[in-house]
Amino acid sequence: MRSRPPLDRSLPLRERKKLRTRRALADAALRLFAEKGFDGTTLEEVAEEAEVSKSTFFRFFPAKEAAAVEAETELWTAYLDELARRDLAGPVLGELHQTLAVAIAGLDPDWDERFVATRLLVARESALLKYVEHNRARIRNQVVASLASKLGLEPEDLRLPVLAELATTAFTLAARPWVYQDGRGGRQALLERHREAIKAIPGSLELTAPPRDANRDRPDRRG
Amino acid sequence: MRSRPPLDRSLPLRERKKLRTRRALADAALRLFAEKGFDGTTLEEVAEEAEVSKSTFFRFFPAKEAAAVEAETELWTAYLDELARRDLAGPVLGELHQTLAVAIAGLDPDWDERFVATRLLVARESALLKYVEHNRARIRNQVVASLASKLGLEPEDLRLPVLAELATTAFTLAARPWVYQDGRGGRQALLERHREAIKAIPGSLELTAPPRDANRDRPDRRG
DNA sequence: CTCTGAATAAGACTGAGTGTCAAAATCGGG
DNA sequence: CCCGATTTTGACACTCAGTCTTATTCAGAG
Repeated sequence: MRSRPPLDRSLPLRERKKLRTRRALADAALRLFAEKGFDGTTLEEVAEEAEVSKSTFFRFFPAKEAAAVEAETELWTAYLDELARRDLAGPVLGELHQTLAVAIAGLDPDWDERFVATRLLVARESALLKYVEHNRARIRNQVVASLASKLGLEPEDLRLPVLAELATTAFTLAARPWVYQDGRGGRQALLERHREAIKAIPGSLELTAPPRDANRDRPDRRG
Repeated sequence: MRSRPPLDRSLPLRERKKLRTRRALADAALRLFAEKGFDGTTLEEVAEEAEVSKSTFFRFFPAKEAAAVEAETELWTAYLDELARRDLAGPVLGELHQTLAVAIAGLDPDWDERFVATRLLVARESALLKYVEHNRARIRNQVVASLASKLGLEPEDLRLPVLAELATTAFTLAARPWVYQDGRGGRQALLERHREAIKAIPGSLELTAPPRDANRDRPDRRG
């Protein structure tokens, strides 16, 4: 991994210590899971690596999975925070795009690296995938509630979950190739891909299959 | 619950017994989880209710959650099967809609009731929600792969996951109110809601927030 | 009826996650 | 600087999902 950035000096000493422990646990989890696999690593090992006990681990994270996906969690938390403080004007999908872009821009400088490592791990470990999928679903529900309140719409309006879904889906799809290139181009490249993905959405709805038997059974790889 | 439909007479006796055991386990899980909660029920209790052992349970289901969501699984399996055998023509989103509609129409007559019970339980038990969310994600990936092959597109084409996502999201949203009315109107009502949800998608993209300060801080419930 | 291979039961075992309790660190007030 | 209250922590015990190993049962073939 790499050395940690200095902790915010303004925090009381106790809080700083807590943050250090939290980061030590998250780092240890990420590193050990990457080395020996999620199932091949026990919680005791993670705790020992961070020089705390198993019970301390559970005071910081609700589950084994959570420690490995801190970067994910930070992202979506920042997204919700930004959405809460934002005034919406214009097309809602565009606003959600901007909201997420602003949230990303405001993350810690070392977030890129941790996020890439997290996503690479998540792609290999289905237990972690399950966890982040569920987390994303929870975020979407909160986005729907927040939008409904801001726009004065009923929370049952089907358009809201559709938009919330599209916004997170677009980001996730945009992030995938960026991650597999180890975050090449940095955060700017990620934001650019994100923009492209959002732009591609309307065209998706128009995608049309070729007429019946231009190419019968299977188009078989190359058209 | 209710009495089971008769099992297919054509199957060898052994296979029929297996199916009976499977159903007994699924029924027991659904009933016990509804009664005493998912966490409040142990696997031993489920197994005992179905008069088999814990190890037998795991030969039919990969996890505690799986037994309670058989109806979900049947739905999405039928969806994938139908998609595999289908020739696509015209707008892809419409085709996915039709695919799912046909799949639903072909399910067992008792599916409605089991599906409603399953969804009501899933809404209350986050462990089950997690499980079905992950299952839906797996299905979507397979839909993307299937579409890419049928349409002769690269699997990296961003439009495919967007469409797959929209198709399952629309159904899930459509099913929610139907489930909360205990499946009133039967399968036809569900299909009708499904149609409406799909129709609402293009309009979602156009949803626009009112100009900046028509109603400053919060639209506060009613516009 | 017996043989065989598959299905099943029984139960030991691992590790996640929870709860309890006592020791230790931290802090406020004198 | 010290003392008592409060909070944080580690050690430990416990439950239960899920895996594995071994022994038993049973449907079906000869």
